[in-house]
This record gives sequence, C-alpha cells and structure tokens, in this order.
Amino acid sequence: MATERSEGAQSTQRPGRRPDGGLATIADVAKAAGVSPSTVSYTLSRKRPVSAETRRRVEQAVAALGYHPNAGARALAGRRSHILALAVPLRTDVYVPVMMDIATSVAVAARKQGYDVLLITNDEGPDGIRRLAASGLAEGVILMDVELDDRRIPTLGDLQAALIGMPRDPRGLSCVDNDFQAAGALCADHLADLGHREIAFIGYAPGTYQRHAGYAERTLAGFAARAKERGLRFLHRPCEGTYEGTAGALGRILSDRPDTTGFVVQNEGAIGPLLSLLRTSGRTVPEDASVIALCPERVAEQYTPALTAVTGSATELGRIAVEQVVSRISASARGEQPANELVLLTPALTIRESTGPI
Amino acid sequence: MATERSEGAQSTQRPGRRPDGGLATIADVAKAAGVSPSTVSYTLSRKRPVSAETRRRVEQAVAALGYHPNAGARALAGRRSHILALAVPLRTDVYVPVMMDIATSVAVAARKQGYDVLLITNDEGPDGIRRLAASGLAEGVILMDVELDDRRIPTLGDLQAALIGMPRDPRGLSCVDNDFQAAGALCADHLADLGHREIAFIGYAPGTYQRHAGYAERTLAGFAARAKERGLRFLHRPCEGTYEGTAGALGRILSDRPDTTGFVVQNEGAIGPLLSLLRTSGRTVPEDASVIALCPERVAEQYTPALTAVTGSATELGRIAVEQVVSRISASARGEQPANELVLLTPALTIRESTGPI
DNA sequence: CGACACGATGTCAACGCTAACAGTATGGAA
DNA sequence: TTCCATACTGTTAGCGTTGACATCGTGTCG
Repeated sequence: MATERSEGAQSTQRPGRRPDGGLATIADVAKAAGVSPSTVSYTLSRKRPVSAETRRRVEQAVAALGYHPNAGARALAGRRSHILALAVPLRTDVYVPVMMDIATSVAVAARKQGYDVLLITNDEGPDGIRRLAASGLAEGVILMDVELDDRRIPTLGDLQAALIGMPRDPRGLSCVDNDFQAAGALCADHLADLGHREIAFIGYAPGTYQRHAGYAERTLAGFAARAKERGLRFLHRPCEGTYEGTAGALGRILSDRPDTTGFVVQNEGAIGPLLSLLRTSGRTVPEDASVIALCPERVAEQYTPALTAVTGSATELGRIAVEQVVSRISASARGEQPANELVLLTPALTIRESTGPI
Repeated sequence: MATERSEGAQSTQRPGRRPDGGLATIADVAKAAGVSPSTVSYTLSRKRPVSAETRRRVEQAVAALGYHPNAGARALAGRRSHILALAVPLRTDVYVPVMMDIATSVAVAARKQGYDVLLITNDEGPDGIRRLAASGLAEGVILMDVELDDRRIPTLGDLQAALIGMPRDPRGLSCVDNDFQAAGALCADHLADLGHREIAFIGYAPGTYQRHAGYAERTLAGFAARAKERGLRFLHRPCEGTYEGTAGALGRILSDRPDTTGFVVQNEGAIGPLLSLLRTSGRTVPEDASVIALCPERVAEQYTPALTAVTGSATELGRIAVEQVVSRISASARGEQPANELVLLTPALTIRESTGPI
C-alpha cells in the first residue's frame, strides 16, 4: 500500500526523464532540436543571439523533455552557483514574523534574478559563512538583523554581502535598513499635529538599550529630536513586554505626568497590555488618549481600536538587499570594485483609529 | 574610504586561496600532501581506509590551504547536491514564530547530516519544486505546514520528501506532526484532574474549521472525546483572535454557562484579550477560573499569570523531518523502496500559574 | 616457494555544462 | 571580383570531484 504512489510515478514517463530513467541533459535537448549543445545553452542564457527558428525548436525540445540545466554542472562550468546565502538573525527575541517576511521577500526577489536562497544559521558559527564562500556554494550572502557590532561581519572575507540593519561601521559594506530616526520623528510629528503636548514613549526592555540595539536607540533619538523641535514634553519609559511590566511603566507615567495624552509604543509585547490598562483606567482611545505604535501592519490591525502605526516595509528590505548583493556580485565579476550603498527606507505612517485630536 | 575593507582582505593571503587568487582545489591539497587527488577525496569522505600517516598529512594540507571541496564539482561527479529544500508555509496566518523555529531546527539538523538547506517559497508555484528536482539542486524536500489536501503534494513526483503536518492521505509519504488529539486530551485531563466540570473551548476563527484545518479539527476531537470520557460538560466557541471577537465569545459563554470554570484556548490571538476580560469581569485566574492554552512555551511564559500550556516541540518536528528525508534519500540511493513513516509527537503539558483546583 | 588475499594508494574517465575559438553563409563596399 | 563585416552556429577544452579499476607491496597459507 505504501508503495502505490511512487510505483505509479515510475511507470509513467515523467517530464525531465529519459527512457533510461536519467534526467534529460543539454545533449538530449540539442539532439531533439537538431542543434549543438552550445546553441541550446546560448538559447537559454541569451548570451548570444539565436535565430527565431532555432529558438523555437530549442524551446519546444526543452518543454517536451522537461529539461532543466543540471545545477552542479552549471555551477562548475560557469563558476557561478546562482545561489545566495541568507543568514538568519543571531537572536530570536526580535519580532519574528517580520523576519519571516523578510526571508520570504528575499527568496522571491532572488528568484526573479535567477538565484536560489540557502538558509544559514548562526549555529555553525563563522565557519558556516566561510564554508559557503570557499566551496563556491554561495556567490553572496545577506545578513539579517545586523547588530551595531555584528560578529558575523569580520568573517565575511571577500564574499559579497548585503546587510539588513546598520552596523556601527558600514565602510566597505552595502546595507539597507529602516530609517528608525525618521520613524521616531514621524510619531512625534503626528502627535504634535493632533495637538498633544505631553507624550510618553514606551520603549523596549532596559536590556535592549543597554546593549545599544541600533533600532531602539535611533528610534528614540529621532523621536526626541523632533519632539524637542515641536515643543513636546515627553517621558521615555523602557518596559518589559509583559502585562506587569507595562502596568508598572504606565502607573509611573500617569503618576509622574498625569496630563499625558499621547503614547508611543515600540515594544510589541506592551501594546496589548497598554490598551487593556488604558481601558480599565477609564481612558478611552482615542478620545482621552492617543496611541501610536511602531509595528508591522499586521500587528496594528489586529487590535481594537486598530492602531495608528509607523511601519517599515519588510518586503522592501529583502528586495533591496538582494539587489545590493547581486549588483556587488556582478561588479566583482566584471573586475570592478563593488559600490557600497547605504539605503535607509522611509517608514510610512498609517492613521487608523487609535489617534485623534486632543 | 569605502574600499578599505576589501583591499585589506586582498592584500593578505586568505585561507582557501592560491597565489593566483583562485580557491584551493583538491589537486592543490594532493600536491601539498604528496598524495593523489583521489586519496584526498577518500580521506575526507572516509569511503575507503587511509593510513594514519596519510590522513595526518592530508588533514594538515587541508587546514593549511583552507580547502573546501567545490560544491558544484562535488554535485556533478557524485550525483548528489547535499542540499535539501525547505518549502515554507502556503499561508502566513499560522503562528509564524513556530515556523521560524522549525526552519531553524531543520537547518541545524540538516547540517549535522552534511546537508545545506534551500528555501523555497510557494511564490513560484509547483514549478519551483519541479525545477529543484529536475536540476538536481535538491535531493529532497521538506514541506512545512502541510494541509489536509495540500496542493504541493501532487507536484512532488519522485522527489524524496518529508511533510511537517498530516495530509488526508499520507500513503506513500513520510510525515511528522504534533499529536493534536493527544494535546486536546491532555487539556481535558488536566482540567478534569483539577475538578473542573464546566469547560469552554475557545478555538480558532470559524473559517479555520470551515476549511477543515487538520490541527484545529483534531485538537477539538481529542478534547471532546476525552472530555466525554471524563464526564466534562463543554462548549466549543470558535473565535476571531481579536479583542472584540474574544469579548463576544466570552460573553456568550458566560451567559450560556455561567458555571464555566475551565477555559481551553487554542487561538493565540485570543489569549491576551481573554485574560484581560476575565480580569475585568472580576474573575481571578486561577482562583475563579483556570486557563489552559495550546501554544508554544515562549507565548505561555509571556503572560501574567504564566499559562499552563500544552506545547508541541518545533525543534523535534524539524529534526525528525530531516531524518525522514535523509533516510528516504539513502534508501532510494541504495535502490530500495523508501519506508513511509508517520510520526506523531506527543505534546507536553507544562503546569504554570493559570490553572488550579476549583 | 608460488599463489593469493588484503590493505593502501594511484590512474583516469566520466559527470553536464559553459564559453572561447572557429567556422559558414550572406550581403554590401571597395 | 575580392574583401570584410554581420549574423548565426558548431567544436571542444576545460571546470573540480568522484569512484571503478588497476597497481603494488606484504604477509599467509598450502
């Protein structure tokens, strides 16, 4: 019973298989199309012109045989693997769904450029990246969630790389990140525009600031600077992403600054508790208090009321990182010095139901 | 300024590089060790015995040159790519951090067996899997979050696969999944043991049951069966994972069955709201009401009070799936018919603060 | 003392593709 | 007419490994 499926498959002539059971090769296609193997290769790679008629015959043969070039042979002969490595985050305490979105968008963008994506964990340590480079398995690497002093950076060697996140010293590197300063400023502006004057910034756990996580520091700095410009009074309260942590932070905020009407939340875990606590403390959102979050759309939309939020685009991050490595790879293949790009993506403010005029 | 890093790297003799700038090959290692290339190959693959002295010399040369076998050449000559494909979920409404955990554990387990992991999105459609098979890029594939009638299954052809999740018809396939029936039963048992008699099961959104998601149905069935055995009265309430949805569900539960003292929650999104709502309705957890969740440890621990929960092991799922594909691949390489395994992982009950005797 | 097994190593032909090099027409310019 | 550019297409030598086959001592047994 267990063998049914595969026997069924083997008895039929599957696409991509020759009568002898092997996969179709470029030579099979060449024979079927009545051309030479190299013509098939050139037809598929478009690296040299092919007459319309030849192209037609080759493409038909390819389709008929279900031909796909053998990846190993292609890598060996062409000295390019058509594979990009994607290094997952060092820590998993960051908001994970975003990482999944980034990973997916990297994979999709890479495919569009003819690359596949290899997953590499930090489990293997620096050797992992070295191994991929030395074995020619990956042509380049994308580092996700790069920290200020990311320990993966020194191990890159001359592997072409793109970093998602901004290290302290980006010289000689290509990086893309959300513009967290702009995100912070956007929050300040929105609340100021609505007439709020006393704001509380509910941040990440103290540990996040102590280890100088770039995104946390930069968001706060951007917010603080713009708040000052706009004449806002504000309080920054680090906060564990738990009910109790949030309750403590909110309690101190309301006793220190009872007139606070605007809340900026960056800590995902604090959002739910904050909304509950405001509700139980008799404050209606957005009538009595405005809440603006720094979080993905998905999260902002799941709450009641739906949250006004400043959001970076995970998809863009992935797409641009792929563009960066690919462009570095081709520059380096042309013998040129790859350009080092620093791209900061401007986040978007989406006004929903949780903010209003005071 | 931007060129500093790479110039620095190029001026030194990097490991893995020959004087001419290319990567070290097996021939270089052979020359350095004074043996033939095949001896180097055999030394590294351990496919035939090598004298201690020869091994020493080869290993030293490998280290000195920073040699790593060229992946493309290895794949071509050995007809094995040493790569496994990992197909990410079709939908992303499932609890994503668990997916990330699974992906990570797949990558780690694969490395232990000498495999690398290629990420494949459903973006390319069925062709993606076909392409990987036909190009010999992947030797096998792991499908994550498999649905009852998963449309990726028919496209597998004779690619060796392992499924995470249980399809309706697992014939001819290897699958691993959490035993959701057991999970449901565990919840019923725990509450029964504590003396609860009136239970509410707060499930997923109605749509989840309508499309017959296996995990949702099986959990409920397992719970219902055991509840009946233990003489429990219970109510099943599908529920959107929002504050309002939960409020609605809870309201109806409390009006229909005011004596309800036990709550089982499977919907992640409903947990936070449920706890808030119980609190505001004047019920203390666990004194007045016990709450048991079906969720990952991470989630259970983040609430106040910490949740008693039934949890499956994402890490195990990944590890076993890798074992399954790898064993199928080697069976098929030996010309044997791969065995079709169905593994159900028994979930664990962790008692925390949210449940207590009535 | 020859035969033979056995352990240790070497030789070399694939593996399937790419790309440099080398044609072969055809048409226009000299 | 000859020469040359243009537009295609074919030939072929690798790419770096693997693994079947061959070789060569050494020790053992009849």
